[in-house]
Amino acid sequence: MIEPISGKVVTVDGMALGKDYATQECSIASALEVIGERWTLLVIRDAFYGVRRYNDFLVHLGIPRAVLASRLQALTAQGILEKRRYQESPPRDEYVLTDRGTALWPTLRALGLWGREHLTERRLRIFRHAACGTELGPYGECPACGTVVAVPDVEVVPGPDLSRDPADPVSRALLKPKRLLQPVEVDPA
Amino acid sequence: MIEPISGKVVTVDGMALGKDYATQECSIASALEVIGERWTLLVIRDAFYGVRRYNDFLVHLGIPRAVLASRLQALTAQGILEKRRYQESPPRDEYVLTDRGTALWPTLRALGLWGREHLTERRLRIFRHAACGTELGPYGECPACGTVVAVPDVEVVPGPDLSRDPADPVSRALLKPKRLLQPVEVDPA
DNA sequence: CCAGGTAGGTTCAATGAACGAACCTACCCT
DNA sequence: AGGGTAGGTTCGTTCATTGAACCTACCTGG
Repeated sequence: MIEPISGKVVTVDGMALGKDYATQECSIASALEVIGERWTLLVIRDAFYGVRRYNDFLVHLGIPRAVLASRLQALTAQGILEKRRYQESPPRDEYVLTDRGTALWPTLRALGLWGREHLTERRLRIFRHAACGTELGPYGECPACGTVVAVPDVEVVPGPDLSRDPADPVSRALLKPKRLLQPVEVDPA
Repeated sequence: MIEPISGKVVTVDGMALGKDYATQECSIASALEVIGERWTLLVIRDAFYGVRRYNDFLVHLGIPRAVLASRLQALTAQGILEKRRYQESPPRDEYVLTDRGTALWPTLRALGLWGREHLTERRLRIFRHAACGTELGPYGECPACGTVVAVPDVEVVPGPDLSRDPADPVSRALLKPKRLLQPVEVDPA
């Protein structure tokens, strides 16, 4: 076995991550080292949908607490999420996508489209150009305007096959049409 | 907890897979249940690059044999790869992408582009429109022809930052420019 | 005919990651 | 004083991954 490049990622507390795709000279492998772990892409997807708080990720994903903490820390260390204090006393942080994280939108979009067309066949969420209301094309472009729509200008509305009364409050809050990245408002019911 | 669809995948020997993203009503989660496991997307990437044989995947990826066997079986069961007998006596099979698998190209392309622009900064492989030689744009379109290029018409050539004398014979064979999906020719050196 | 090699696996013990439950710490409200 | 909440950490159990060894046809050279 050859140790080719220093592809190891060192987190804050010195623990080495890196999933041993290091022998691959390939940007896909590099990407998967960073976002390829279990749960990671779902955390990022939720961040696009406006989820920002530890607890909201927790109830919406059904992820074990320890795993969530680990993923949030890793994504923050990678510069994909940013941890930002939104209140002192008690100290509370929220996690928001950085530019690097936001740049993952085409990937998520492509993945979701593949899943819809080849797996579920159901229309769960619809993405539209907020300016004109037109549904986006396969590459995130607006067929009416002819341009690729920037992430903050994408509006998400529930599709016809999405359940109307989900169990958890975060899913319920996500039923309201809103733009990507815009914080979700979870009522503490 | 709601059990939405029969999202469980049953393999040949009856073992239940499915990664428990089942609570998510989301096509991204569905997609990740199928291609989100460790190694899976790299196997698919190699299939796009023309790798077809068990042994070639093995040496190129450095993946444990048991894991490779498991992934190939799962991908075949999902209809993403197709197992095809290419010689009797001794019986030998090759694994090729189905239409469903080929449809993953935009996802892989987006992921690789993100990795290159936000992680490695190196140009390892370049994708061109075989008909006119123009390098593809971010969505796999040909800037010269103005159309999205079909997968079999994409030519892969090594970029300036790709190592010229890799250790394993499969990587060496992949140095030769060729189209996506076209079988790689590994010399048995 | 026999020895060695090859492709494509399976089996097994050891390790590492994920899971779920319980616990902890500030702080707030009444 | 008591209860609730957000955001964690700790811990024992279970599950997946790893690497090495082994197995089975079949083929080839001497």
